[in-house]
Amino acid sequence: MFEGVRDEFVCAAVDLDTWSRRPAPNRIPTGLPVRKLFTPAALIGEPDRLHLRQIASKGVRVRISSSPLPYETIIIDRRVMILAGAATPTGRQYTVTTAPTLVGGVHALFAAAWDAATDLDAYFRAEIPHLDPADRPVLRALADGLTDQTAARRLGVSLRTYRRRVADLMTKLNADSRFQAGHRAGALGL
Amino acid sequence: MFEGVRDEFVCAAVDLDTWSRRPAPNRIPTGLPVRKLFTPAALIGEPDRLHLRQIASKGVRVRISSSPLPYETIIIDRRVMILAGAATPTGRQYTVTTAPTLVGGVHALFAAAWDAATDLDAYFRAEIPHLDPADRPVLRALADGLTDQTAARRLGVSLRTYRRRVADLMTKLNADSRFQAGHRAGALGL
DNA sequence: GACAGCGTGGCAGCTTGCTGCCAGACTGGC
DNA sequence: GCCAGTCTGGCAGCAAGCTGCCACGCTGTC
Repeated sequence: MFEGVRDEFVCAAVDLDTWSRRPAPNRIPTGLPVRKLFTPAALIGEPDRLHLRQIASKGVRVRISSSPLPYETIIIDRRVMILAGAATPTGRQYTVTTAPTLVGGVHALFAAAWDAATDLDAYFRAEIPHLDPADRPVLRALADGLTDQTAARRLGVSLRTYRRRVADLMTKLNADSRFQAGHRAGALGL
Repeated sequence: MFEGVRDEFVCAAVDLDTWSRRPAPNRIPTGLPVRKLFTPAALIGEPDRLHLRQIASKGVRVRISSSPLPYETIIIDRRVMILAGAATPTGRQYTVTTAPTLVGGVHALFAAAWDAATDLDAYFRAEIPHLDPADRPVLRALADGLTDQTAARRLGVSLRTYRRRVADLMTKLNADSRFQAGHRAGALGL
């Protein structure tokens, strides 16, 4: 079944203790949009983190959701859907369906959860980017929409220094523009 | 079926043009946890807004998701699930299932989408700025950290026009600086 | 004391963002 | 047709932001 993927492969799972570990590296044709959504539980072990980085570097889009996820859900080409339960002594329970309303509905829910999740690298990088307490007032001034002039005055530093602080902050937030920095900061809740 | 609800009633839908309008007001016993998740499409008409406020005031928890949602999904007591497609000339398609793995999986996805959504009153209070669909690509370009030059090229408009769009967006977001605009946008989830 | 390391501030010059003004293109109504 | 309204793009000029360079002062170490 996995070989037949044509358009899209998406998967949501609690962790890597699933089928998901296998198909990605080579079974899937390159260029295919693959999205995998996990909970932070998938980041506990170092091998898992490594594996995630690897598949991400191969073009698989990986995101981490802070909300609980189904144990495992796979949707192929918006056509076939597999839902799995947790492992039990008697094995795991699977359900495979192709009913369009079911698959379509779950796909939309997946998309909503996906949109709310954060990219893997952003998650690593942003996991509360190490912002000194000194960065806080800068963030505040920026978020208040002050100009650099007034912000520098408020903080009691020179314009040059203030801008240096801002540049540092943007580096930490991995942002290319002030808007992007603000966006990141806002998304992370200050 | 709706009368038999015991523990929980959750529903996700694009708008109010669904079954969801009816059962809530009186058919559902008081004290039952009811959660309803909609897209902003449910807020377009004034009657719909009023209806949502009413059911919210009766204890139904209503949230708005900025991501697309399935046309309609209902889960009762984590036991029964109904997925519906959009209306077609031949009627609407429904799927009813009680398979535990299916229901459990979808319930978890629903929970993830729910967590990412914002409460109805917060949504009203926060005055989620009425951003035209035309504002979206601008927001995306800004959030991607592009310069105005490249952003304008990507959108296929002139530099002047792009900047006008940005200025409009900032007005809608009530922001004095680009950072502040980004911050607002990020905090509101794009 | 001499030295390195670090943060700060001033200066200069460049890039980018921002906006007012005007001109052209298009639409809808009379 | 003509006219108003709206959207667009170019131009120009200003404001804001960014950064490299150098100098000063502080701290700690040898």
